[in-house]
Parts: sequence; C-alpha cells; structure tokens
Amino acid sequence: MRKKVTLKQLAKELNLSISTVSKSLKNDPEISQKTINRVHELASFYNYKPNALAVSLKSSKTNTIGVILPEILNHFFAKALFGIEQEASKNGYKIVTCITNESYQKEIEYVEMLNYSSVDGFIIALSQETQVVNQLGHFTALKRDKVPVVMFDRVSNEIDCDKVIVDDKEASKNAIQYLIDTGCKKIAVITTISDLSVAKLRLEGAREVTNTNEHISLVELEVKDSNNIENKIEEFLKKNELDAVLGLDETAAAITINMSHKLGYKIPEDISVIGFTDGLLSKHSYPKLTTVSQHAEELGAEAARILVNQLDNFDENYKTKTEIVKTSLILRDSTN
Amino acid sequence: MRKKVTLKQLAKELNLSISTVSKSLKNDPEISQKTINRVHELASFYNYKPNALAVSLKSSKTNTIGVILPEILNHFFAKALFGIEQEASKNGYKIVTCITNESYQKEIEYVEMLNYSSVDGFIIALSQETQVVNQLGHFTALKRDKVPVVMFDRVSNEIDCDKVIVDDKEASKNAIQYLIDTGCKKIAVITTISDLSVAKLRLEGAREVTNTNEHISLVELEVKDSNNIENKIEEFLKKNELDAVLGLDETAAAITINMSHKLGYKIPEDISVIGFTDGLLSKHSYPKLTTVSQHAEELGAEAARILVNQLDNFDENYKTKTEIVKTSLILRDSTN
DNA sequence: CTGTTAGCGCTTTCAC
DNA sequence: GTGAAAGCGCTAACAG
Repeated sequence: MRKKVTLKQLAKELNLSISTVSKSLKNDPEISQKTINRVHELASFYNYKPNALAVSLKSSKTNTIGVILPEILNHFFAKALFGIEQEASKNGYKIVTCITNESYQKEIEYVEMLNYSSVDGFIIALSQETQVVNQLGHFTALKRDKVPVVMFDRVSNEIDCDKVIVDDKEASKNAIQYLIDTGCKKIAVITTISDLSVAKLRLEGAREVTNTNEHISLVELEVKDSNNIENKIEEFLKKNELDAVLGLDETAAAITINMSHKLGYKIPEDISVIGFTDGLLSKHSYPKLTTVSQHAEELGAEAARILVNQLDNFDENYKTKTEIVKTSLILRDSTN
Repeated sequence: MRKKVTLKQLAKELNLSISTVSKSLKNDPEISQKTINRVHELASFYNYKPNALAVSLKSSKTNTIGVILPEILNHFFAKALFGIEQEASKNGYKIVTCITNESYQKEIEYVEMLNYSSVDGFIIALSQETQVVNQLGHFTALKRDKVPVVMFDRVSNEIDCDKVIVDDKEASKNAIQYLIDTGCKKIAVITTISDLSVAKLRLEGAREVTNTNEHISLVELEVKDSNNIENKIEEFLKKNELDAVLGLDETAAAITINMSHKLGYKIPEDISVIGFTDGLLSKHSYPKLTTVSQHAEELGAEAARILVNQLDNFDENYKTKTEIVKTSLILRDSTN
C-alpha cells in the first residue's frame, strides 16, 4: 500500500516547517497570505488529506459511531440502519456496523471491541438473548468511560442512557380497537418472538383492550419452535373460528396470511389480519395487508440525531431521556 | 469521556519502563517471567486493551474494511452485507458501511473518505448512476495507493480488481428455458432497472434463448418512470396475452403478481411468473413464486473472503480474478 | 510571520 | 533483563 502524502513531505518540498504547513492549511491568520497560497497549491496538487488516524489519536475523536444490531435480514433493522447511516453521514460521522445474530456473547465482544476502537458513541438494539438472560454488565464500562449510548427498539430499563422506542403497547391497543370497530368479536394474537420486550408490550396492549370488553374474546398463540411454525399456526387457525388475527411480528403475520389462503379463508371477508411489520410484507402480499408501521427508518434516524447531538455538544451533566416515536396503522386498499 | 488505561500508567504503577511493559504483554522471551507476570496481573486488573488508534497509526493497518453499497433497503444488498459482516468479523475485521443511494457523487465522496480513514480494503457494488455515467476516476487513487478492492454484483470491466458476480445471463437463459419446457410460448420480460449491467445481461440471456427458437415469442417491457410502474405493467399484461413473465428485478416480479391477481389471472394456471429476487418475495407471496436466487449472502461472503485473503497475504504481483457464483432456480410448491 | 518542541499511545531498535 | 529514544502524522503552546 503506497503511502499517502504527509505534512512532512509537503513541508520539505516547500522548505517550511511542518507546523507552518499545518497552520497554513487551516488558514491561520498569523501565516502570510503568500505562504498560505503556496501551501494550498501544493497540497491540492498532491491531493493531500490529513491522516484520519493521526488526527483521531491526537483529538481522541474518531467521528465514528458504533452500531450494534441483532439482525440485518430482518427488514425492520435494515430500515433502521438506513436511517442511522443517513443521519450520521449528514453530520460527518461514519458508522461501523456489527451484527450479533441475537447472541449475548457476540454482543459483549462487539461492545468491547468497538469501545477499544474508540468509536465516539454507540447505537444499539439489544440481542434477543441479552433480553432473555438480562445481563447488562458489558455496558458498565461504557458508562464509566462516559461513552454516549443510545438504545433503540430493544432497550433495557436497567441502563441509564437515551432510548428511542415506539409505543408498542399503544400501537397494539389501536390495532385491536380497529378490529373491534370493524366488527370482529373473536380475535387472536400470534407471535413468534414472545421473548422480546416489544412482543410483551404488544401482548399487554391487546389484553388490556379485550379485558375491558366482555363481548370480545382474545385467543393467544406463542410459537417458539422455529421448525414447524407453519403447522402450529395452521392448526391454531383451524381450531379457532377467528374473526381476526393480529400478528405481533412479520413472520407470524406472513404465515397467517398464507395459511388462511391455504385453508380457503378470504381476507378480509372471512378473517381480518393486521401485522406488525415494516412495509415489505404489506407491499408484496395480496391482498395488501393492514399493518402497524414501526417507522423503523425514523427510529434509526432519531437515535442517530440524539447521539450526534450529544457528541457534538458534550455535557457532563446530561440527563438521559426516552423518545417515543409514534406508530401508525396503515390501511391498505386491497383493490389497489 | 474518561481516559482508558495506557501503557504509560501501567509502567508508572509498576516502576517499569513503557517498553518493558509493552514487551511483557507480548510475552517477549527477553523479559523475566516474574516481570511478565506482574505486568499481566495489573493489566488484567485494569482490563487494559491497547489503543487501537495508536496501533493502527504505527502499523498502518486498521483491520477495517470499507463497504460501499448502493442501497440497503433492497433485500439483496442487506443479505450481501450480512455475508460480508459474518466473514469479516470471523477474520478479525470490522466493517464501516456507507450507502450511496445510487448516487455517483456520494460514491466518490465515500471512496475518498474511507480511503483517508485508512480502511485496509474496499468491498463495493457500484451505484446505478455510476454505471450510467460510466466514470470511474475515483478508483484510480485506490489503484495508485495499492488499496485492495473487491467489487461484487455491480461491477465494471474497466477496473482491474477482484470481482464476484453471478452469471446473470446464464441464470436468465435457464429461467426462460424452464418456462419453455413447461409449455410457455409467449413470454415477457419486465424490468424496472434497465440501466444496470445485471439487467442488460439478463435481457441478453432471454433474447438468446428465444431467438433460436421460432415457436417462442419474446415481449419486452422496460419501465423507468417509477411513478406509474403499476399502471404500465397492468396495461402491458392486458395488451399481451402472455403465457409467462420473467421479472428481471423484485419490483417487476412483485407487481406482475399483484396485477395478475387483480386482472383475475391465476398463477400458474393462466400465467407463469418467475422473478429475480432473493427470498423475501417468494417467501411471502401467495402462491409462492418460482425465483432465480442471486445467492446474495454467498456473494458477499465470497467478496469478503477474497479481500481478507489479499489483506492477510499481501502480494505485490497479485493477479486479479473474477469469481462467478452460480445462481439457481428455486421452484416453489404452491401447495406448501 | 515562522519554527521548535512536546505529546497523543504504541512498537521497535539499540544501548546499557 | 531493562530502558532510552525514535517515529507513526498530526496539533498546539510557546519561542523567536
């Protein structure tokens, strides 16, 4: 790898000292205009750019944000990553992305590695395993080093940091209420991610609405064994004569639709389906599905915005906050 | 941000010189075992980790790969990114990801920025705009600096670097042949990405097969205006009495299916549909769609493997190569 | 106006 | 066995 031009070389070629060259490049007023011009000229001739590593070492600022995601094949996180990248790069930050694959151990490793790589801050969505074991010791070092952390979507109350979440409970309530309003009486919730905090909130929301209404009954299905989700859901649909299903995650919703088709139920005439998902499913399914949008992109962008703001305006006595991004029910016109 | 422990501090606390501590941590045989033990003990007490910036500055190696993607909301690239990240992290590399949003200008900026951030190498899929304007000057600096580059999927023949691609032409030929074999006579190809190299190859493949067979007719539709793709495709389907459609990209395939439903055509009884897409569509569509898998994950992983190999075994006289990952036609059982 | 010096944290050569 | 010193490329306080 050929070496890039350095201040040293420019200085030598111009018969100036390194510091004069450095100052000239910053248009320091104490340098003569003539020198400044000479320096700029040669610098742009060689297409000089300061070595980012050296600058970072000196300034302890890398302009890099560490992003730790549980998955990336899940469209929700892909969208969130997009939002993060857009907002970060707009503000002069680059992002280094690590994917834990829902593993607690990998999460620990990545947090440590990125911390020792001197990222300026973190944006994290906890892995499923981390949420299950509920061990959060790997964040204490960040706390101690005063490295800003913003958690989004998969957050923990036990960590004192900024958080960006959607109001999953409220969203779920709205979805169920919508089903009730359109005449559904026997409603099911189906989930394949019952371990996650978000799923719990969604379930709570559904129960809250149906508990207060004696004409409505709620049936619940939690599928954990990823091998025969399809069978489980098919049986469940056959056994219960449902008016509606709320899929708490994209997989649950997608399979519910496919199985309904298979069983000959027409959507939405025979059974209504609403899903927590972020666009793709509803965009490609037929008939188009009513969804609860998670606003993933906005969630990511907001997390980045908060982090960048902290990074650029460091405040010793900063008080953390939790930002709630509103969800919305997106109704699809099947005839579209 | 609190400072992390440095060699200097360890040295002071142990009454040793910095260099002795440094060597001890590396278990240098010229240091006494006793000292080595003392050093290790204190180091692990403080959870010392060498400052990655300083090490990189010294060694001109960052263990970081720059990844430049045109999109991330496209599932193909999300999968590729996943493959890249897996393979990179397995080999001790982290990745910094930039998304060009198909913009030529952004691509230039990101290539330069990452180069001056001293990434060890690049993995790139060209932006659509770059492929259209066909300007590749931003890669000459990398060439000159001898920074290894691996291109994947969206590549250019004018750049001498390693490339990982799928054999799009061959894949297209196979898909068309499959349609012919199953009895289709009037076949259409529909694309919304006709500017891309991959689309051109796919179109070529389709033409090659149909040109040599006089009983088969090929109809082509290129949609560029992203506003009314749906209408265009609907009209096209109505106007032509097709036996089959090959969607050259996910959007084309998805809309073809939806419009077929809308027009009352049954799939595959009335019309067969095959799509170039990577999983999601076929997974969630009903009936399940026959697809040409791009093996995105494998493509990304292979690109990373090649790059890491180059990085770890630097060879002045390395000769670049083009790796072709085989595509495959994935038939779906609609009754599944 | 320009240059010298010290230092960011580490590695490595060379003295002692 | 251990330590001093130079240097990676840059910035900034301080001299001149």
